[in-house]
Amino acid sequence: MPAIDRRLTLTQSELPVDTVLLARFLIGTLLVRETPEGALSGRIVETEAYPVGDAAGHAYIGATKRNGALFLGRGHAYVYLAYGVYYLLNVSSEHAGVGAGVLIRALEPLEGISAMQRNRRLQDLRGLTRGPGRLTVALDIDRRLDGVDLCQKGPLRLVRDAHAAPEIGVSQRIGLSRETDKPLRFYVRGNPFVSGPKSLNR
DNA sequence: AGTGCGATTGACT
DNA sequence: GTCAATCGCACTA
Repeated sequence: MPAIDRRLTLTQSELPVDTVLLARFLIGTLLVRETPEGALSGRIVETEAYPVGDAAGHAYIGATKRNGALFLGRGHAYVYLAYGVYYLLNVSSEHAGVGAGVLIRALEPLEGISAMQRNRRLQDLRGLTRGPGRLTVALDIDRRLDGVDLCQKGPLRLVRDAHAAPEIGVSQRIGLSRETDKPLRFYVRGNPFVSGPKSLNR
């Protein structure tokens, strides 16, 4: 492993404990998926917070078989199957024993783009990782990665990267049937890889 | 053991 | 714009 990777991988202590702060913090950081064929990576450009006490959050009902990774303490992957079709990736937040997390909704592809194009069976760069179900296909993320520590060397990790502070937009979250009006979605204004309707991306 | 339901997407009218 | 696909899981009993 190159030493540079160890240096850049975010440590748990660098992550904000608070779910909403973490959702903002993750905008602009890199998500790196290590595969036998090489690294697939992208910059996080859209997130949603599912804080403690949020009735729309999967942890709201308490720890279960499915959502246990949300209770591992900040910086772990929580991966679940949505609609029986797509895997969605969350970064757990708060302290161990407290259930909450941040949904990763979109990436700007950086490394391994040709592999992502194969995984998605799609050439169009803009469509590769624009959306929470799409990015997991592009990066080959599924339930095998549930519970992985994103702050350690491994198959999936968070990496700090120097980046100009982007202008961050805030909106309600997408696709919910409850708690629909809370301003808990964060995105890079004007970034073409952000998902969602235009009305929420101003 | 049976039931109902999604933190989505792509295909189609 | 509408809508089906598809299945693990939580819940009821």
